[in-house]
Amino acid sequence: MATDPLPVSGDSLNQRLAEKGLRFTSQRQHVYEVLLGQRDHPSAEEVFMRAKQSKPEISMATVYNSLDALVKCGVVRQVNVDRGATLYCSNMNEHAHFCCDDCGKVFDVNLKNSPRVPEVDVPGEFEVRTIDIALHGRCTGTCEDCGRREAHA
Amino acid sequence: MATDPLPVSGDSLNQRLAEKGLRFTSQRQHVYEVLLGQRDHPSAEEVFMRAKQSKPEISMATVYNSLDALVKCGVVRQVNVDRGATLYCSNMNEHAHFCCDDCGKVFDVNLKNSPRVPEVDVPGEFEVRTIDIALHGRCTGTCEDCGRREAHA
DNA sequence: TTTCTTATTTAGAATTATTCCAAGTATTGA
DNA sequence: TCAATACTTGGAATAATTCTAAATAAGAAA
Repeated sequence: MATDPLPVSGDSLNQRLAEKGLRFTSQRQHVYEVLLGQRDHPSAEEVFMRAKQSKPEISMATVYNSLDALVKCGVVRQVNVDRGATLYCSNMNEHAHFCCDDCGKVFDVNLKNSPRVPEVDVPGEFEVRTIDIALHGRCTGTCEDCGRREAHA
Repeated sequence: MATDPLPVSGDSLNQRLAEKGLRFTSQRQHVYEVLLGQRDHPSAEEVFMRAKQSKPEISMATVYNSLDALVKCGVVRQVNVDRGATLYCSNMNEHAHFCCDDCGKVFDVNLKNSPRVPEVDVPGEFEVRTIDIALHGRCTGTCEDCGRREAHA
């Protein structure tokens, strides 16, 4: 089940996409590079802005489409922590997300021991493919942004 | 950390709200009763429609406000599984959510053994308050809706 | 109980997030 | 190289959520 935790690129991305019947395009590659270039948790809007810097003609619809394709072929994860925009994460190592309810920032946190994933009592008719673990609380201390709710990082 | 898993009502809800400096109102009580009345995973829109049946004058803004208040005082959980609307869950027992990527339905699933919550390696500066576990996959078999993406249940 | 303060409610406008669309373009397989 | 079709674009459309200002109601204090 565990997929290659290392960032995939070039031919490899091509293969990943092909496996899912998706095509390799310069836009998808670019969006993926943008995500790898700054490994935080940007929203689609944020990805769009970053992507435009070096590829000004890219459109929002393509960013959404590319993100969907990257998620489908398993090189990017979708992160839904609150009512706001969905965020995207290019860290495919097994990890959880900590979301500060105060400043809204999202951080990757590691799962401790094996079994690293929680054991769940899933009725037979469910076929589990991925598990998302989101922690909520406050990032006291280090964070100087706490108090406002905006920046997603 | 574990709060009373039993549904809270009347005076008890009043207390819960008061503890957080929130007021008890007939609207909040009503929204809570709507959630308890059908223990699935409705969106705010869905809650609004159900709430209007017996309280036609309630407004959408109030539904959002009430849901926020109920979440804040810990009698309802917010469920963010995908890019769609946020869902609400009145089951406060420790459990995870299974979301079918095919039909979009959400089901409660129980965590197996103790420690029921996954152990995470959280840096000192984080103060964890809640943990959300979402499983994704397919609800093969029983579900006759699979194939379309809409109904949240 | 009456009054005061302030949170809450309301309807609707505004904003944000995401999807849809139709026409042109690029990719893949034959 | 060609055909078939997936993908990209910009913009419009829709969905989800938040904001606003005025009226109301809850809780505290007198």
